[in-house]
Amino acid sequence: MNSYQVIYEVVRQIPRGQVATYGQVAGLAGLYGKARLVGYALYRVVDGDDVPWQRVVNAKGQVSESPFRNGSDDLQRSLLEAEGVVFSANGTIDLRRYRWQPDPTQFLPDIPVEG
DNA sequence: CCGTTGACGGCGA
DNA sequence: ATCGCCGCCAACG
Repeated sequence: MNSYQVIYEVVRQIPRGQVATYGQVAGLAGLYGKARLVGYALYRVVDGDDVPWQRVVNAKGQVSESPFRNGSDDLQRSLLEAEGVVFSANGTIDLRRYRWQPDPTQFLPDIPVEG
């Protein structure tokens, strides 16, 4: 079980019409502070994979734009709007309203063991 | 093997 | 508030 698999498992839990941030997913996957790894994992998702990658946005509540995405950033916004997620005029999602709040009994924190 | 590269995030100026 | 810097680490040449 590599890191990507764990990341994909978490993303699969995000319900339709809700979003999570990269940092949030990292934390839930036991990868606190490694938000960038989540971005890289989602970059490698190809269509056909059963991963709702569009439901992950950055900490500002915006779709992360990049020329390397080759248009998938625009697609991401469209998919979210189709799920009922509303963007403000400046392209921001109100995280207070749409952020996913996972069942705490399903995501118990990893307790580091003293070496 | 090793340097570079990002779908990130937090902090300081 | 906004911008830049830097730590993060797997993938790629």
